[in-house]
Amino acid sequence: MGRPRKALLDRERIGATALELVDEKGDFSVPEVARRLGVQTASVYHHVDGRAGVIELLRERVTDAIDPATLSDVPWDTALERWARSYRAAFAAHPRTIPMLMTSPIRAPRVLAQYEFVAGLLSEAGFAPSLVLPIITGLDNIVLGSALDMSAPETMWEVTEGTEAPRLAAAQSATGSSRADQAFDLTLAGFLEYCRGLRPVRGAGNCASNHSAAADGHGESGADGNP
Amino acid sequence: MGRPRKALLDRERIGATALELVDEKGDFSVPEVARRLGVQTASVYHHVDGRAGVIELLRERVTDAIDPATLSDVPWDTALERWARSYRAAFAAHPRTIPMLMTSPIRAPRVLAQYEFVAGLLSEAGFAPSLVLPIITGLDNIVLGSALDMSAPETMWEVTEGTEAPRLAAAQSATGSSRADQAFDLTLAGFLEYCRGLRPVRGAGNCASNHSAAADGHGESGADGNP
DNA sequence: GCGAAAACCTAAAGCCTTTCGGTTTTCGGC
DNA sequence: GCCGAAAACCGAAAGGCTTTAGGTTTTCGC
Repeated sequence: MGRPRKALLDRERIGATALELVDEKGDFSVPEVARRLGVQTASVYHHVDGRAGVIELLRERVTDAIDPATLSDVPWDTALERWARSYRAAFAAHPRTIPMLMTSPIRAPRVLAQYEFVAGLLSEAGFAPSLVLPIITGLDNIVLGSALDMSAPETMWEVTEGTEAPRLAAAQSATGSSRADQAFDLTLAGFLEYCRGLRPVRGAGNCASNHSAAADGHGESGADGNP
Repeated sequence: MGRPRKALLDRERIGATALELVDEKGDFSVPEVARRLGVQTASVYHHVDGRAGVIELLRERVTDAIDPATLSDVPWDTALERWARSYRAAFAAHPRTIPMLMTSPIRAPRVLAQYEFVAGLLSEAGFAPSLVLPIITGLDNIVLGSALDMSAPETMWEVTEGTEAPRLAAAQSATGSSRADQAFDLTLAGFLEYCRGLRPVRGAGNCASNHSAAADGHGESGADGNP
């Protein structure tokens, strides 16, 4: 056949098709992507670095929906909350990608910049340097744990016929369908509340390393540029 | 060859070998397990329901380390904390199984019974029925999110050469090696603290549906049998 | 116009999952 | 003690996936 007059493939289409497949069936394979694009398997390898490369395309597509604007122009705690919700929503839009994306680190500069911005936000809010990373990691754990929960079957603890679990069953009927959302709201609220309590109280002695933290209750815009 | 005088294979050995492989290499395959046991691939299929069956063996082995005794004889919040730590530790002992186990629900009656017990604990502590499942799910999210974090590379945000992330780097050096543990401690503490605040205050009017909650600050033993 | 690079294809190696018969040994009932 | 059934393992093979190697045609820069 040879080279076609107009290219049949590009990373864009490959990523979109793979995401379609994962959304529909929970998984993809390179031959499947090729078939759906009316192309031979080997051709895909000319545009992408193997299966792992396609997964990176998925990661880009999913994480692009995280809105960096959530971090700007609000107090640090509001920023964290809005960011966490946007982060979670991005994964919730494609829950079946989660098992594929969770296990390798985020390299995308776009997302990295947001983490960097959050680090700045927390520093300027007056948190001790040794607390910054634990707080970020904790928030991450909550978001990803919750995202994982959304990717799982509705009831995490499948009550099979043999076993009796009356209290779980009762709790289940008392909660309704928004279990995952409620759990996230609860956990996030608790986390932020606790973090607020970890900030040095204003006027209660200066932390030597903290030269420029805004001195009021919430700490304005935070960090430097837009993320 | 025919049937051997003494069985070469059983579920026990298959599970143990698969777990070895996952601990060492992060994955396993049925042929690998067979090779390591000096046996033909097909033989494994006589004891286990395919690859998925082996994964269930892994799940059993890992979750067996969750200690149900953590839930007994202490106030509800202490119980939750101890249980969460035991739960997390069980996964931390075999972090590379996490991606395999996270995505399908827990069916093991042993673990299910513990969730059931926790549901009882929370009910008897006086939590509104509609809060029980969100609290359990939230705790779950924290544990699993944190476990996932442990299974990931040490630094979640791989700082490649091109990108600049001075604040993240600074935060990283200020935290040291126990980032994951610190984040978990922080998140768990915040969650429990927040949950304490969600209980109806004692003596502040009766919640009609709550006939037998222990009236003091912590609510004794909780639930019924041992989990 | 021409050489180089791009884009696609055919083919094939190697691995994994799973199933389908064989062959031998053990075990339970009579 | 004998015999059929079940258990335990093997050999082989189908079908899928990942990845690489080597061809063929088209486009593009000079």
